[in-house]
Amino acid sequence: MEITKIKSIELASRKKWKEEGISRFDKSRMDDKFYVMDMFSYPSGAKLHLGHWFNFAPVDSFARFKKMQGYNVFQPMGFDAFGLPAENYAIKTGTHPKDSTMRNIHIMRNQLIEMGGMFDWSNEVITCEPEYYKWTQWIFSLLYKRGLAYRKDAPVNWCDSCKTVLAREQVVGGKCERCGSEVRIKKMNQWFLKITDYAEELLSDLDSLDWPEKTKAMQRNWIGKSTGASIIFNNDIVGEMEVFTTRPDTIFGVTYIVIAPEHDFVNQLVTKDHKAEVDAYIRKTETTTEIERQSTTHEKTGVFTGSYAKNPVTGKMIPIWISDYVLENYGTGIVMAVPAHDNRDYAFAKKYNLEIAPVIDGFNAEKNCAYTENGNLINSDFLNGKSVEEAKVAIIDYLVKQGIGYKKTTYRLRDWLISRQRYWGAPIPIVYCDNCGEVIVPEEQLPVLLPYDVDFNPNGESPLIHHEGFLNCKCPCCGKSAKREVDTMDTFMCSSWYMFRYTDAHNKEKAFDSNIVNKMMPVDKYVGGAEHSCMHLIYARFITKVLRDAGYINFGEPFQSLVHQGIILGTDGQKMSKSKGNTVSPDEYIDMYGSDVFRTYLMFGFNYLEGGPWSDSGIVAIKKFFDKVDSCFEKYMAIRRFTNVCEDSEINLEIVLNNTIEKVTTGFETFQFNTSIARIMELFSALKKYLDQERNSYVLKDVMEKAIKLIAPAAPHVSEYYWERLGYKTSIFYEKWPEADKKILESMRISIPVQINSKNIAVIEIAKDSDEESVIDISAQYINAKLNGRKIIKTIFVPNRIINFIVK
RNA sequence: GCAGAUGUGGCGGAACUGGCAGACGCACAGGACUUAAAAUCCUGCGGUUGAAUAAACCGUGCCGGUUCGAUUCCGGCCAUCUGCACCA
Repeated sequence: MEITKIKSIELASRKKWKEEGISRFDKSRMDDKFYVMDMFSYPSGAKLHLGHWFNFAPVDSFARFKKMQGYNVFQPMGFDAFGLPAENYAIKTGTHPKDSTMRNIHIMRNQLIEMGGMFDWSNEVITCEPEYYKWTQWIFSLLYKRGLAYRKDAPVNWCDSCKTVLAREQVVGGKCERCGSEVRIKKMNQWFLKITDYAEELLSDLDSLDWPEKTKAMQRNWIGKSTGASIIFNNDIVGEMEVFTTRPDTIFGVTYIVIAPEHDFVNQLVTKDHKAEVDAYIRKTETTTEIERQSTTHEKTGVFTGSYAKNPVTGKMIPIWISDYVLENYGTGIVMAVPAHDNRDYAFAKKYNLEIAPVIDGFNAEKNCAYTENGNLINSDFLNGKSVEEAKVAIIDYLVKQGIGYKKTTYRLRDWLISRQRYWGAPIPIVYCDNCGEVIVPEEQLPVLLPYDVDFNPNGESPLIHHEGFLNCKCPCCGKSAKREVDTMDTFMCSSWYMFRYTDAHNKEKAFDSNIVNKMMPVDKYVGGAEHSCMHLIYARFITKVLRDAGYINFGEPFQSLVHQGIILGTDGQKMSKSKGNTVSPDEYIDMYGSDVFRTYLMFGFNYLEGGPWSDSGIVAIKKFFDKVDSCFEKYMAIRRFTNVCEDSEINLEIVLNNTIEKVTTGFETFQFNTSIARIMELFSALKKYLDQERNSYVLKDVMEKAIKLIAPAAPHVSEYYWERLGYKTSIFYEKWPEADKKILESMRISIPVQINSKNIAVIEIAKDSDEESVIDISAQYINAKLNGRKIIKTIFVPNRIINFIVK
């Protein structure tokens, strides 16, 4: 087919879909709803890139397949429109983030329509629009009212020369990406969300989800549950020092304590003679980036504070050190060191010549490493002779009785820092009043509008602080002059609840309608990149659980079923990026072949779940395939009369059809699109052969119509065109997806190998589901000739698979 | 360092629950049609030996194991990719 004809068919089909409203979700039919959703895209570039196509096009085919199966499909689309790149682009070019973002969205939306996406645009979500971020702010205030939002000092990456906070991705090798100067850690007062309150549930609910195991494993890892004990050590100056350990059984082997350099206690603990050394160490830690500090190749260093603490069970005074290998935000920021049985502690003790006291049988000083295996306790008073597990129970029991410790679980998961010292984000709806203090903006005053006329060039503070009209406001509580919070929210906040907004995207009264959400959600199929396994997919789960606890929804997981598409790499096997110059533009392929060919190729040429390096070598095959479909169709249309003949040719054609229906269906269900397309190709090869015989049975009519339906999800435009030419008035996507005729499938004959001692000696044709006896009968003639006096000692028969005779 | 994934022809990729490895394609080769080319159609196409459309052997990263039978399960390596980075 000529490209000009393809293009006009595309236009006509899309016009028809628009008129018939095939993408509209029917809210009166919730029983058979199917909510399918892609991770929405960030409009940083003006055009859809190959990754967008690979994500959206096959998923759209999946959605169309579901629609044809009779589901009431809801497939929304939107844009994650706030974020750093638009702001950086603005700083570089002077184009306002809103202007560039809205322009990009406009272009991308048109391209998504040209792709043929069956998206419900009436529920489009754009996160940077006030009608959306009003409710992002509402979510924040909900969290605030439930005690899940709080402020504390937290480190940021700071560039002195640019006078700005840097995102992790803007720090390259400890240097500022923009100016190359040294990045240092600075503490700022910032907003946090208490996701850690939900750590346990976020962990345990993973079991109920139909998600890739690998993703669940990553989340488990990220949440990082560990159980142990909290133990109180005492110091004369600061009093109680609480320590978390997973090995309370080794408490008799604790020979020193290590505290994080940024811990509040440090100042009080450090003695005069050690002050200079400690200060120098803290300063050094400040310039060390988090990445360096947590690297395994980073040498363990530390300094003595001059203070001592009392080991609560031995009563011995042990030195308190500080070291950057202890992190303030994990556990309590204080570690009890057991050098005999922990490798890090051992290395540290060796370096600084600290005492090593073995308490588990098995430690060998000559081996020059810690003993971390199990064993029986020694040198541990009442724990002596117990196993590690027994000792853990006994010591916790003892600590509780003495009031100096308790059983404790900690999580690696940290609270979610949402403050951004940026312009292009949703303002945090908080006001600071001299009278009332920190005040949440009430719902009726939302949204806190993000002003347009702002100088967003970096100058050391959040850009909004220089906008007088924004900064100064009236306190919602007492009405006196007050100042607004000038930080904006992390964009993950916008994307953590958009699946709710989609269901009712233009609701002016509420973020969403609980009645609707409870019926439409959870999302039945969520598709997006695996890179979001931890951040976005945990945040969205967290927000869902909060909404449930607040009574807005009656379920606790937003995405019941999740699929990750693979990544399409550059032809060099590297990740595509502008800097590497290995990007591939989909546009030229669309111009040359049209949307249907390109979509189908994306489904055919790759394993959808794995992706792989880009190659267009197979795209001509799809073009040829569609030409074959077209010639079959035209030949079919030329037939004037149909007959009732049903001979071998017709039976064979029906068998191929039904086999195809079954395979294509399971392929779609499991996102194995490549095999589905392969089977459809086989079907059309069989159709072509049949048509070449100049036969014209009514069987052909049935097969042709079903074949067109089978390619419809992958090639929606052209199938719609054929459907109309077949004389049907309404869209093919209102048609019922073909179902395989079980009787025909059962009547099939299949061939299986006959083996002697697992070696093939013949292939026989049998009826499907033949029993062992009849297969042995058929095989006999081949077997007997090859026995040569040997005896059959065992027969292995697997129905429809194999017959194997073990002979001796 | 830890965790997870992946490894199959020249290439993209198939293979249900342990049952004929290489479906479907690309590329390539030969042939038909053509004055010729393109397009199209037909045939072949993992490797070695072989005149062979005879036959045999080898073959799913490497080494071993379980099994009548292993791409699939188990153990140990190697390589690549991804994620996390001293988690007390």
